[in-house]
Amino acid sequence: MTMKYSRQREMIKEFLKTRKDHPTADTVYMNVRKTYPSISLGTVYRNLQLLSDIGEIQKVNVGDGIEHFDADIREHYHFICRRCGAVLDLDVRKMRSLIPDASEFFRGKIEGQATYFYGYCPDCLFDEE
Amino acid sequence: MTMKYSRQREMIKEFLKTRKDHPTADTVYMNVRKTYPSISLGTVYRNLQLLSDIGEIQKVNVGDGIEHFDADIREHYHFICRRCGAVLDLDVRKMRSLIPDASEFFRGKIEGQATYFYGYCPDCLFDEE
DNA sequence: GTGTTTGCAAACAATTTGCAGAATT
DNA sequence: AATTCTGCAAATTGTTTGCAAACAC
Repeated sequence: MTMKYSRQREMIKEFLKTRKDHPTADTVYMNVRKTYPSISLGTVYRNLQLLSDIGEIQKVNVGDGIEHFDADIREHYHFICRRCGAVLDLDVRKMRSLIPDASEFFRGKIEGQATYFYGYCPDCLFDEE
Repeated sequence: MTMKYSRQREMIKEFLKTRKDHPTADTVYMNVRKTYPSISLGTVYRNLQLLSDIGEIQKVNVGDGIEHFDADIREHYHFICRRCGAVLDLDVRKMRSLIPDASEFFRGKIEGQATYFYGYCPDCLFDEE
């Protein structure tokens, strides 16, 4: 499973690093295309898949049925706005792992945890009134 | 938004109650069809959507890109096996909410939380060696 | 009778795949 | 030279939708 360099893959990775809003494959495609017009959507999909397989990026399941991607692979939590659909990173300085609690009554092995929070983002909270 | 009785809807709900493994729309379709052969897949999708809109069932996002459904609408946590893909309910008697922690550094309003755990289920843990 | 729900098929949207040529090693 | 990667288009998969007939109230 050797891997060769590819400019396309590099650009996809670079682009993803500039974004904090967890874009979809299509958004990645639209943007990388601005500087590399000949790239194809299939290549974007293939590379996003590959990068997430080797752990260089993360898949984020926002719940809209579309896969989102995140270049930040550190453990962190996501917030999804019920009104505008925005996906925000949450500061987790004080966040505890639930794995010990979850493991207590479970006979398998729990290795990871993904937590999503739902509600209203600061902007939508303000607009609601 | 009045709602009329439908035998199909009733059967879908009934079937879902018999299952603890969070089936997909297609699995619901295949099974309800055994006792009601004329039901269509579209009807299954429409009713699962409707039932989840009115809160009688729950959507579960397992991460395989397919929507799963759960007749158990109590708050509980799900475990997804990395090896076999099984989706299991976790006993949450002692599980704490992370919402207070998450809210501390966040200026929006957090109302809900969904946590998924990943790892190896009891069966796969045993088979691994 | 009025309004909702159904079955069917076609439409849709997101993603994957087969293949011949281009790029990397 | 060998192998991986790409662009393209077609195929696949999961889900939604338009419509006329069937059903519930």
